[in-house]
Amino acid sequence: MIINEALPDKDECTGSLRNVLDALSVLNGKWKIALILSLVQSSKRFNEIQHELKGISPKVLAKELKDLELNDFVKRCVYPTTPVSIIYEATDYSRTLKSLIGELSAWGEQHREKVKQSMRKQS
Amino acid sequence: MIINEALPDKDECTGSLRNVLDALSVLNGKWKIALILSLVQSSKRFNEIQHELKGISPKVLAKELKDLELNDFVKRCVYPTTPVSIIYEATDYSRTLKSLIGELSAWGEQHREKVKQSMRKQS
DNA sequence: GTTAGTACTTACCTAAAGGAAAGCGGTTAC
DNA sequence: GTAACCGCTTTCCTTTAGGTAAGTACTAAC
Repeated sequence: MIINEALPDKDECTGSLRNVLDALSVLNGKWKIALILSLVQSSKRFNEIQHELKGISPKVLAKELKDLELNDFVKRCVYPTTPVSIIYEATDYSRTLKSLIGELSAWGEQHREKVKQSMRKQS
Repeated sequence: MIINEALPDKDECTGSLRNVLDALSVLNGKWKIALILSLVQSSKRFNEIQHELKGISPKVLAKELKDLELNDFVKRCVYPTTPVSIIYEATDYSRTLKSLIGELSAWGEQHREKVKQSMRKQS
């Protein structure tokens, strides 16, 4: 009983591995999380995003937005002004990532600290 | 005050983005998490890992193991038997990923459920 | 009519990840 | 000696992500 407290068993792991890989494949890439964070803060137009995420090309931005739209993280809203305004909005579903992104950030921060420590020791 | 409850502010996000990207870069790749999960369950030799992770080539396995060793997730232990036994072990540090992997797994699972649901609606 | 802005698309290129197959240096069994 | 096993390394190849630059279709202002 106590043995399994720290170590999940094999089936649990292989099942969980699939889930983890699914999650990572959705968040993968250089821009996805930056895009989600940007749109969660405020809805934006194509050019505004391009301006905020310095370095992203229109081709890549268009692809990432389509991808995020397919996964229901982002909604593409067309407003019938003249000319039409196209506004990208984060969905409520994208906010389900909140605790996951929180964990990633916390772990990433402590890991960088740890790397810094071991650099110091080596020098 | 209440406004910031759901939405982190901009600086918080750009700072956190770096952490998230750091964490993801460490976990990235087709095999890293599978490898960590495998070694957390039990220490193994090169050939045993190759057998368990069906499809991984020796070249990629060697590279991933070196990578994980550098990041202190895995320890390469050489036992002076004849011939020497080389055993790869998960470190305690690799267990700090536990809650992160748990979150990734939970989110990935519910996401796949959600995708299944929307497939049903479309058909 | 030309210029500028918006929201893209297209074509081309590069770098990195990863797969396939073979080889290599050592040991051990026959 | 030769065959097999272990722990890799090397070479070559394909796929994919992403960058650059240019172009397109529409609108609107001057």
